Amino acid sequence: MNSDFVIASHSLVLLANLPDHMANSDTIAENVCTNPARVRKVMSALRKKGFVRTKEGIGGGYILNCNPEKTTLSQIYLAISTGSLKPNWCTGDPDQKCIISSNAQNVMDQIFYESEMHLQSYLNEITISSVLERIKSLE
Amino acid sequence: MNSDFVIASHSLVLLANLPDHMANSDTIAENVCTNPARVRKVMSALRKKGFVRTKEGIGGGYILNCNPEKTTLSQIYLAISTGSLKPNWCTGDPDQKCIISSNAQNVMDQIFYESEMHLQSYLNEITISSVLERIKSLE
DNA sequence: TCATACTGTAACTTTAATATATACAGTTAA
DNA sequence: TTAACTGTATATATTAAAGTTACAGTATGA
Repeated sequence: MNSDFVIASHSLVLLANLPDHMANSDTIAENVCTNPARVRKVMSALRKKGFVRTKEGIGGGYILNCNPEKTTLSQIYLAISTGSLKPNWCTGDPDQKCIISSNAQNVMDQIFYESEMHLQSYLNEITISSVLERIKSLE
Repeated sequence: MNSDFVIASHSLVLLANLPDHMANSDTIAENVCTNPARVRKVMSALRKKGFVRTKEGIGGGYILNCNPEKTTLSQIYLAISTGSLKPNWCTGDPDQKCIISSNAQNVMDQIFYESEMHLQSYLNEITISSVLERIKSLE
């Protein structure tokens, strides 16, 4: 699992909670505890999918561009981390005679793909707002 | 996601398919494409959970000790990779005043825990035998 | 219009995770 | 009693992830 997903979720929750729904990469980076360049990279991906819009120049930053009541972690996962469930390491060898060795990775790929679908159906029940509520309820 | 889960699954499928349900770490390592020491480490964990038993000494190796029709990938995941869905990287800072920064990781932990439960309920539908069938159907 | 404060992105460096290699004690069978 | 195994630890190598730096492009406002 890619931690970009965590950064994206955290950042959107943060924006949702701010009165003007806006913050720059320095502010987000401090809240998330990472560096501004990494935040910009993740936010840039979110912008391309329409979750935020950006304002460049002085007084600029990222502005929430989606309804936090309607936006789910599934959508964020899809935008940021599709395919990250599957490990990079591959099992077996496609060139071996043994069909288990040569086909195991293909079947594992299927299984990871289907797992990811199931994961997404769960994440689809969790909205940005509900994450914010959970955070507030921990106080 | 830990690739040990892939190695464990592949190895059990391989054993299930062998006439005597037995193989040593060299044979498994060659089929899986890794080194024998790694295979032994994974198989040792499977042994501790009763999925295989081992025979040391000459002519020894790993012997399947579970019903492949009944053994699911969920059980294997539980034995080998529990907790591996969650990334190691942590968001926010527990010591910050902002409750989003200080609580985000706790909530993400909850979400990853629940995600893992859902993942397991899906993996619980997949048996070692069904993986073997999928592999054979790819020929 | 020029200095300033932003984003976007790429290249480089550092760190951490993952995988491999090696070694050897313990076990069992011939 | 030797040979072929497992179990496990440790060291090494490789790869992925994260952090750092740098700078071009853009908007704002003095």
